[in-house]
Amino acid sequence: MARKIDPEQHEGKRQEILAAAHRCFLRNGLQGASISMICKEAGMSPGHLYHYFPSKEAIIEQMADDYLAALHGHFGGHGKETPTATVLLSELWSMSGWDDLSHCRILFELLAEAGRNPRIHAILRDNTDGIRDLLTATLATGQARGEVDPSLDPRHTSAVLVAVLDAAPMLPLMTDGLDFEESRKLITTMISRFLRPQP
Amino acid sequence: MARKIDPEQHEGKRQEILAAAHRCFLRNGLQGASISMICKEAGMSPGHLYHYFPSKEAIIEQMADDYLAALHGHFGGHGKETPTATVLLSELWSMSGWDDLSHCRILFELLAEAGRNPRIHAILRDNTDGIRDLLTATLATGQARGEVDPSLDPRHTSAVLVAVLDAAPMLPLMTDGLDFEESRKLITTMISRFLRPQP
Amino acid sequence: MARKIDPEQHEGKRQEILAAAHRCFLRNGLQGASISMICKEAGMSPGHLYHYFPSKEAIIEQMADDYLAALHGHFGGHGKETPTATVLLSELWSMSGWDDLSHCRILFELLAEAGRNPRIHAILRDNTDGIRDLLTATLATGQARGEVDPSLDPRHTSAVLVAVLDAAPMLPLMTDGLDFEESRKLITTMISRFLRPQP
Amino acid sequence: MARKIDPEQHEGKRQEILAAAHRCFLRNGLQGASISMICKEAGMSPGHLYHYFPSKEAIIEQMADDYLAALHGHFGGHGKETPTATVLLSELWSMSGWDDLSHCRILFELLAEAGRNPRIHAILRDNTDGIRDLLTATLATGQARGEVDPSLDPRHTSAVLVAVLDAAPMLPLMTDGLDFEESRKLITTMISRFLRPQP
DNA sequence: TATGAATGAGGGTTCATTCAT
DNA sequence: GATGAATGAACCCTCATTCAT
Repeated sequence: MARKIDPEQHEGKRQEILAAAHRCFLRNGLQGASISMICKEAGMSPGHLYHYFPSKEAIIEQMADDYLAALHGHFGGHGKETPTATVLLSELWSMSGWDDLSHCRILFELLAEAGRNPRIHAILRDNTDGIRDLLTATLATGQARGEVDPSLDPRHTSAVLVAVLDAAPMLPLMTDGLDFEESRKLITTMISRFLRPQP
Repeated sequence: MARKIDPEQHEGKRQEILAAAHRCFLRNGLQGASISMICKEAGMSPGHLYHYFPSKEAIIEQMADDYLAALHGHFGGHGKETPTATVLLSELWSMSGWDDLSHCRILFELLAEAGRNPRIHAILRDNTDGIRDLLTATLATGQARGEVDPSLDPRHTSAVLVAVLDAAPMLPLMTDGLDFEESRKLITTMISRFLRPQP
Repeated sequence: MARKIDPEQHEGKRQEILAAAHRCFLRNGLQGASISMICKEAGMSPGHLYHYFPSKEAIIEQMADDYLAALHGHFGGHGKETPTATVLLSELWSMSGWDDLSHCRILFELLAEAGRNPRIHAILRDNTDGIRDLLTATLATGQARGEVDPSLDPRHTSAVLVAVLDAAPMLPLMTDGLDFEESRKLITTMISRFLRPQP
Repeated sequence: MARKIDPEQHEGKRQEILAAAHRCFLRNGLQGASISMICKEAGMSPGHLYHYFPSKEAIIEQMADDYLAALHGHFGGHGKETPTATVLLSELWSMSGWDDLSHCRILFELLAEAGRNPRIHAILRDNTDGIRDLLTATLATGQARGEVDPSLDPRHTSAVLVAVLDAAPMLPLMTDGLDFEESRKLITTMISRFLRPQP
């Protein structure tokens, strides 16, 4: 009897390729990273790589999807009781991964690509929608509890909050010798003052 | 008999090339836009283009410099008396160019590139420094006038403000059917609440 | 316990592969059809396919042999008494398969390949020899009966007849909106006038 | 002042490439001949070749067009007075190029390709139409002069004649040690008996 | 028997760049 | 100043084939 495909092993290889691709994209950009580069990084021949992904585009899209899901996925684990917005936001900054911002540069690759590639645009939008839904609900709850300014539209506000959040990786790129911890506090302060009920 | 080169005409050609390159970069990305593409867009042969720029890299760098200078240059025209921070910020949003955000996508190309290209990184940093100096001074003046929260460190705060400003073009990419005018108001509100003296 | 290979089943698989290959070659040409394509068409893995054929070349050669044998094999079933040449020829056109000429395009693949591949050349020649032998004998019989022009050399004439026969599939490729039935009649007329005793 | 493109030199290079491609196609087939092979044959780098042709497909199509025009083009030079059909046909066989049939194998490549590539199909059809028009007119004239069987439909007959003509290169491929001169005479006899008025 | 993993050379094509004119 | 000829490495991807299971 012939061996059927082992889905676990297959998926494992896919993940290896995606991880290798992620590293290459980080080093050289989405277009600058070549398939042969990714193959070398993954210890794999080009022919074999195409056994797991039909095209470079597919690798980019899967990587984008996974990356954005991971980036925004830290919010999902807070359990049943939704925290107030301010608490939630303050927790954002403590999430793992933000400590090493370098890997966040891929976000800019994706933003750039999204402007001209409809599929990447859709992936970005869909992944953003997920976290916006959560933020919108959290803001509404906060408003009901009197912890968030009720005059702010939750839906619109959620978009601004995500943008501000994702803008943080800009800071080390734009400024030299940045004290990121200090900037983190400032952004937290800004959001806190933004959201809280006005006198 | 031989004509000396006319510096003005020479500079004019350079500008034409840079404008053509900008359009190509916008359409295809920094790496996706090819020299021959730029040549076609500029109505010029490759040999001739290399008369004005020594390499594609040089075109990208010059374009980056010009673009960032223009993007952040709107603040320079306010004359002698520095406006208060809040007024300044509110004016940011009325600056020409923000109406059509599409051209801002190049910013993300540059942010992505800056992460792996030290020369682009330097150009980005230097151009950001200029506006940060201005913002820092404005914030300090605002604090002296009692219009800005004196507990905010002007230098750090300027970095956050620039990041928030540059994050705005993310919004249309991340969200579908965005009401950008509404978002603009929200960001203005956020900054205003952030900066104003706390009770 | 181990099953011995079943020669019948083995041959059955080979036929399946050859049929799948034939369809692929028809769609994409001998070189344009890939092994993986043939595998998909045959519902088989590449490793398994190589269990039945040692190489793609072997598949092509076997397919060529089978195809030519089938193409020219319609003449074999006429029993003991050889028909006169004219009758034989008129029957050629009623043979099954000529109604759908599309599958005959493979003949041109083989002719093209035969020009540079000695093995295909040999297969083509050998298969043609078979039908030429039959035609030669038929022509000689016809001459003996006074139904065929005795001045025609039977051996040379048989080659021309086969060529004319195999040229028929060119017609739909070369002319638009061809009335193939009409052309069939014309060719029959041509051969009939060619062969019959001259006054 | 810059040198404008020299159309003659440009066309000359194109012809060189086409000639090199023709030789490669003859040796290895349309799909078997690679661009790098053609480049080597033409003494040219791949980048440069693509300066003259946008794709391999374009090379094939141009080659096909030129080849078929040359193959069928020998009929054009007969001047004003159309010869009778029999004379015309007899002249076909004396045309230069038929002596070396090897280059005619490309015809089979084109026939095979025409079956699955609509553009090659169109090129083949269009080129065949040209010679069919001439043959049709010649046949009609021959009928008016009483030299051609008036019961033959000139249009349909022209198609059959072209097919028979183009089938000639099959003979050396199909038969071993062929006396091509003898076959030529046989085909001429066949056509002559086919066309002449019946008693 | 039968599978899919695995290879690496080669496919067509584009690239940034240089050079003679 | 300005052109288009010319390069050859590298691009993404597919190929026929082998091998462990």
